[in-house]
Amino acid sequence: MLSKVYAPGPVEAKWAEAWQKDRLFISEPSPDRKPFVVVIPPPNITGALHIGHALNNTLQDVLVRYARMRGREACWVPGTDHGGIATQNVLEKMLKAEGKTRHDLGREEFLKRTWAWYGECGGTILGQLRKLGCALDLGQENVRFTMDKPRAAGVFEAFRSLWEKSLIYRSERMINWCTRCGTALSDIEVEYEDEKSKLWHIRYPYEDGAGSVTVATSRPETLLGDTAVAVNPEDGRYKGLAGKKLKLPLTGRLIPLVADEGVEKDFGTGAVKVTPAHDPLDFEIGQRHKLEVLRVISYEGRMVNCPAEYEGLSVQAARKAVVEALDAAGLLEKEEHYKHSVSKCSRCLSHIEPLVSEQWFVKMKGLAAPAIEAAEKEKVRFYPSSWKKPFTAWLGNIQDWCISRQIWWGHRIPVWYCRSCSADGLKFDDKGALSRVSFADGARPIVSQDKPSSCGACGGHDLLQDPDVLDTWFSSALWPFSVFGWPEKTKELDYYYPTSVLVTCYDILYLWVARMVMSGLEHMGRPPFEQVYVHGMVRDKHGRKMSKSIGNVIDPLVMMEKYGTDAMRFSLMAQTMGGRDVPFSEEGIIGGRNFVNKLYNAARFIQLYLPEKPGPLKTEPPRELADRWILERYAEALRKSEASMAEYDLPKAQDALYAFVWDEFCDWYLELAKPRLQGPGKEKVLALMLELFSGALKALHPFMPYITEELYASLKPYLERPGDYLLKQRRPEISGTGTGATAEMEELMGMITQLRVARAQFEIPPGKTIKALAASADAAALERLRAGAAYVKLLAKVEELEIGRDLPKPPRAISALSGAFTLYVPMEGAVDLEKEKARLAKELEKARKDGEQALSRLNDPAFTAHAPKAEVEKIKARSEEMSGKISRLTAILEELK
RNA sequence: GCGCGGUUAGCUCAGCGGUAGAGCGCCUCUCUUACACAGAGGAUGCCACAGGUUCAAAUCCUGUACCGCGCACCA
Repeated sequence: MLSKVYAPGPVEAKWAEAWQKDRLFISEPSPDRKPFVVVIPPPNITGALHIGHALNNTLQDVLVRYARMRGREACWVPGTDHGGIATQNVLEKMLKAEGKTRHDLGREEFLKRTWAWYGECGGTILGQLRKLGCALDLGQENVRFTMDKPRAAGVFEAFRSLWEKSLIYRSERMINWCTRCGTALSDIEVEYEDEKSKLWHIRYPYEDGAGSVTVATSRPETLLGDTAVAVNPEDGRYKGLAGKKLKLPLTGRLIPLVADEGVEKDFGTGAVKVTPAHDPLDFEIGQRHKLEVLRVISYEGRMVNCPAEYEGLSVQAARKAVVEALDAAGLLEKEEHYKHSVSKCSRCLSHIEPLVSEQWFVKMKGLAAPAIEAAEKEKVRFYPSSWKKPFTAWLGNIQDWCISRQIWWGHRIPVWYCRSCSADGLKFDDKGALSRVSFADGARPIVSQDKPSSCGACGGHDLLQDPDVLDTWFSSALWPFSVFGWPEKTKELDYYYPTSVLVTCYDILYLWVARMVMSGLEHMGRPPFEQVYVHGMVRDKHGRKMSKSIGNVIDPLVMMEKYGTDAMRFSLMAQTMGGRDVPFSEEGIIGGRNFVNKLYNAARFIQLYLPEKPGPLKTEPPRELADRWILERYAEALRKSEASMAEYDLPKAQDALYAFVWDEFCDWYLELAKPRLQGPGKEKVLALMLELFSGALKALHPFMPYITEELYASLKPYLERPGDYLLKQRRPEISGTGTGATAEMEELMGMITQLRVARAQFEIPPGKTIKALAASADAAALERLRAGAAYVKLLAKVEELEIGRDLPKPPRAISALSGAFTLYVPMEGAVDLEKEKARLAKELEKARKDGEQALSRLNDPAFTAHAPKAEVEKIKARSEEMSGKISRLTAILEELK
């Protein structure tokens, strides 16, 4: 006999290995079958997978397994992402522990280390996906990486093609600079956070001594880089003053007062200091008025190009020093408390400095337009659909994408400069390496993946590659087609593209999904997927983000170890409600574990009765009510489950099967089958039981692959059509609905429940059998009860059930109503009359209330005139039922007096 | 400021026009030969608030409040 409690560990290991060994997850282009294709959102190689990955991949696995079991050529493409800045940060942290920086190693050595890390971490991630049960072909040749050779070829082709269409350009513009990461970022990689600060009002005196203009600022230190003060041209306070010169405090530099419509009259003092090098709005104003762009904050976040006392100070220190100096000079008019949002690096949370810098950009407006159209025309459809609007709105607002990063780990920008042609713009670090590029107007660098042999213009050979790398999302954006070998015209690309559905958390909808849609349309001419399944973020059970500092992080690996993978997957699914965040806790997994154990024990129960000699049991048409009933419930569960899958409502699809297995199959059918398994019809009952249970295992397999495979394998020798691995089988057919067995069975179930309630209330020990009488004036109901009496006897522990039209209430009996029946349970000792009366009175009261309500509705002519006929009939029936109940209860109560 | 979600049992959430549901937790009884990771029974809800539409509203509409999340602004 097997253990009472299921032990997932060894079972999971066994099947994970078997599935991989038998290459169960491979897919090949099969033109005769419709493909179902999913590309994995490639996890960054930054460490172990977290619970969000577990959710994301479980959802995909369910969809992929489900599709496969419905005969689709399902292909789920595995891979990992090099993760640019994120991964470089991990490596730099490791170096820091050794007391080193990446510059100590040098670029080449640093990259070597990072590749080694990829080997290690990539393997760990794949192992975790495998453990999670993912139906991914993890054969070495099949796993893609955003920086492997074929993907690098794709990146180059995308760059080249955009460059040739002039959609990629290099220019000096305002960008977000993370002083900690030491690189430019795109707008979307910046987060905003409210911060309490101050608004300083500072006087800027006129050159001619005629008073001063007061500006309000939250960043006084940037004053050192001011090249103007701006006011609104419509502002009466400054009428006619534009063009006058002001003396910039602390430096004495003369700057103009300009009139610009970008200035709000009503904000602050109506006058704004203009620092074109360090503020996006000021940059625009500067462009309009051809102001000098004076950089006073360096890439390291320190003050430069300013009076000696501030030179080299951090931004924070400079702020303090500037405010103090202004105060001392009597130029500080006032300080106000002020709340404003500051920009932070989404990766390291350091402050972002907006600054002007020369970078590579992709022109986005033209790329976004077709993507917006695709979403609007539902060529790309969102689940839940509420994501469509934010998606198109974001694309509609899109700015050019800064794609160059001043880091080392990533796809090097495939651009080369000729030292003799463009020497002016090239800057070198102290080791002689090209550190910054700034090329003159009209200079055309060479775009090439490998080092070109010579310069096309001058024939020179002294060629240097751009030092920067591409934003990691540049390669991710190509993922749905680069994984199939693009730009090569492979048969995989031809067969699998476009993919079917993309499953992702909403946090990378713009960062990644939008860019994939744009590049799919641009490079392939078609959107990369038909559907986008958007799920939420996994949070703790109170909705808080999981974080190390709160200590509420749930490690999926630990949970899988502790409760089993199926249990974790099940619970994760059960909590995932349409696109919103997923509350999750360890207690939640226990529910899943319990269900896995329930399945295991149901199988154990069936096995108890299986003949010793294995061999298929022949199924036969169902013979009695319970059989017809359970078949109907089974069909209904499968139907519901499939309908929910079609709407991508995975938790509901899972729940329909869960409820069937637990509440119907186990709680009722198995219980009813117990005596039948002792008698002569045993084999036939077993055969049906096996058919339904193995069918339920098939239907549940996408959700909980391990336990279902394990149990199915153990029952296989007894099945008529055993089949292979579950994944290679078809889902069970739906049949046997509409026999009316459900209503008939429910009548009996109701009676059983009534008897159980009576037993519980009058404390009849569960083991003790009772006598019962069931009286009814309804001849058909009596007939039905006679047919089903055995069920009542069995499940309500009734040893003698008397059924008849006019059965008198025995003395010392308790009474109950069930549908058309009045039930009496004779008691051995005295009946607690008060308790009985109270109980019946309560019932009576409820029946009266319901009856009155029904009657008043029926008496309302508006209701009978407007409501659908079926509804009126329903209320009529209820009213009749209640009046019957009332008279029966009244009679019983009368007798008790 | 604009937008999107939410507000239902102690907790986490379903339900989205016809008499309020699940899981977990709680209470009572039971270790009955599948399962105590279980079974049987039970308690618990002005379905945020205010209006409206409708024969009928938790469900549709409008507004309010509160909570969350985006986006924009932020001198």
